[in-house]
Amino acid sequence: MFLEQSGNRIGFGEGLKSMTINLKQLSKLLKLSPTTVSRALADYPDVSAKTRARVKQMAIQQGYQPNPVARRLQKGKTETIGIVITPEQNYFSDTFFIDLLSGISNQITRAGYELILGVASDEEHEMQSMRRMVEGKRVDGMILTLIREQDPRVGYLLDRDFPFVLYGRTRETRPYAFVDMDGKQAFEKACTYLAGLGHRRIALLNGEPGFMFPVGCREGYESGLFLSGLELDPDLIREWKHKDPSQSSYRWTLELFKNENPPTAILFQTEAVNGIFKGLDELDLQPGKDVALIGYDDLEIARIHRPSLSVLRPQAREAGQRVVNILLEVIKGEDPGKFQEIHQVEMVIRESSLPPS
Amino acid sequence: MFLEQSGNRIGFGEGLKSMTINLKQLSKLLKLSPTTVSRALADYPDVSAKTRARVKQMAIQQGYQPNPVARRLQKGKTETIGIVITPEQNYFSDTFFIDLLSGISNQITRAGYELILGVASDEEHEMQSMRRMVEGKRVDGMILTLIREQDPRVGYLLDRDFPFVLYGRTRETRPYAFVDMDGKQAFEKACTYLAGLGHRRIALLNGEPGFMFPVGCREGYESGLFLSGLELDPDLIREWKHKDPSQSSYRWTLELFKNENPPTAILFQTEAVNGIFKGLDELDLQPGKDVALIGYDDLEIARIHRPSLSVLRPQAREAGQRVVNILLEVIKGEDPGKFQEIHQVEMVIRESSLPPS
DNA sequence: CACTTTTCCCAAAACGTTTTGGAAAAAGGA
DNA sequence: TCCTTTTTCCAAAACGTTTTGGGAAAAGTG
Repeated sequence: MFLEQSGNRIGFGEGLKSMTINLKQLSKLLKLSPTTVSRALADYPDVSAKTRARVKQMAIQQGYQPNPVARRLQKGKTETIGIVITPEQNYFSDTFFIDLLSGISNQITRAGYELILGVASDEEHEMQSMRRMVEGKRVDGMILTLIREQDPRVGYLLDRDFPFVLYGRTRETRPYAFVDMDGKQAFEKACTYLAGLGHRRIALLNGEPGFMFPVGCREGYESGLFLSGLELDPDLIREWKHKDPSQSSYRWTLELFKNENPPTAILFQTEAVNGIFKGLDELDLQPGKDVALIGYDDLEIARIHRPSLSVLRPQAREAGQRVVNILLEVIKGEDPGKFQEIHQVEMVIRESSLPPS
Repeated sequence: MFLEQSGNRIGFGEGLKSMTINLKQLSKLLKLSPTTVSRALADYPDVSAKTRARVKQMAIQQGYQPNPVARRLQKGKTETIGIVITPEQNYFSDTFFIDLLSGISNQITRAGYELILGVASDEEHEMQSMRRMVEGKRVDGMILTLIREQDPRVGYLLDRDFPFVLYGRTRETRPYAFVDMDGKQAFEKACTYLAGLGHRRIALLNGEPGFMFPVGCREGYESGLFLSGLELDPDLIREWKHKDPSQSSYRWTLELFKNENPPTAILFQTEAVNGIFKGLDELDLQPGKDVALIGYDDLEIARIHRPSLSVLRPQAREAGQRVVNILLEVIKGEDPGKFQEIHQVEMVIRESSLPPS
């Protein structure tokens, strides 16, 4: 009884490990051709309702799942999207980023795609990691974050007509797809709000120059001042550095209040809040009491601090989902120029934005 | 002159987009068989040194890169490793995790593999995301983090003999591969250090119960007390929650000092530091001055705070690299039980660990 | 020179899908 | 009944690699 079964034994003493049945085996079980089974599962109209049902049932019963690698080869698509992050720019201290990533991941999974992650230590490795994905045919599209004003990644991808979507914007004249937060409008709103409360000296602690996001923040800040009939004082503006947000913002806070006419309110990105708190503490100023504060991003610290922090709250999860949906369209061949979204940012007033005392 | 070129035109008006030459085209250019070209590139000994050189040169010149999808199909490997993270447990506030990820990513890239990322909102989706990777044949192996004492993921993977490595440990009798930090030894070291300075009342603010890591921390703490001849006082031990590390640790800090015999030192995971600071501040106690502090994990806040925080510093990057190297061995078929590593944790004494006043 | 060994190369198969281009059977129309 | 149309299925090709199993030419050996 030692008959050759020609590799077709199914569920025979192979334990859970080989739940892995393939199309040919499944079709043999059904006494159908692989073609028909494949088409039945894909809901093609040229297979009868009866067989389709029979096929689907058997597929479920046998736990059949098409081998994604084989499908990708045949379809000429990797069904994969790439993203590269750079920890040095301590992006991750920010829960907003994990929210963004969460939105991205969910939507990608829903589409049956995969998200592959690169972690690069600096700008050079960032580019290298992306090139590996793109030129190595490892992804169908790229998602870019933490965009710089002049961003070589964008030119690179545009040059070779490779699908991508930015979370953010850059200075580039050719059309490309992006989802961005309306930092300008957000900071304008916050600024006019503070001015409306009576603040006349409003400071801006902005993100690192070279990146695109702070540009909008500053525009909004300036526009907010203008709309409120306030003068722009360059002494009230400074940037913190990605390398040490806390340290740089701490130093600046101290400087700021050496000013003979110090501010009564500060706008900033919440990432830099620790440095500001530390500085104010040293100056014996109560954050949110003696100095009004509005931060961009709703981190945990903003909620738990007493007084709690008023914030500008971007909807990172939703943005992540949009980024993916757009990227999938672009991969399908849609014109990237059609997809340029600027999302509104909500302002959450808590306790740290009182009128000046 | 409208000759059919049967799809073999190379570098003809296709722009940068189709730098994508494949093996057949390359072999035609070289007037060799695909077999030989493939073997030349893979350094097989049965191709002469001369042709090997010729092939390699042409491959570089033409920018040839083997299509990974085709290779994966043929080799029966996905060359891919999966990891699932759960943002709810605000793992990401911790730079240690991005260090771990960085080590993982680098080593994976070096091996020519890919890292695919799942983001799950809770325990159920975490399992679901992993099952999709495993049963959908999307990965060759899994990396698990944030391990629970009873972790269903481990049983699942062991049951189907699927390669995986834990960053951490769990309660499971069957052998499995892991890389863990010696939390026990670390907390023991910190505890005896503080006792050596003269502290008699040392508190422990530990991580959330149910997870494995706090178990070791507590063991180390108790052992440290014992070695120093100190009594264990259950009132000095409490856990914070992943959902709101700051809030829960804040409350506990306040409670702690209602004690008629309050502690002079606190051991904790640095993630919970904001809550402790806030509590101490409210009690008019200077953190690191009136109460000695040693945290586990060297976050930015630990370095910039004044007084700066003494910490236990795990080498997350190195651990990440080890995890990957081990996983690759397990995938090759090595016995997972052979790979059980416990890494030492360094103690960095800064300003926050003075003798009691 | 005749035989064996080594060197170098290649045709064909295989990996597991999906798509292409029919073909047989059933149904409809005159 | 005979022809046409529709329904339902399938064999073969294709995706781009690597591996298998030789085979021809060159080099060594007596």
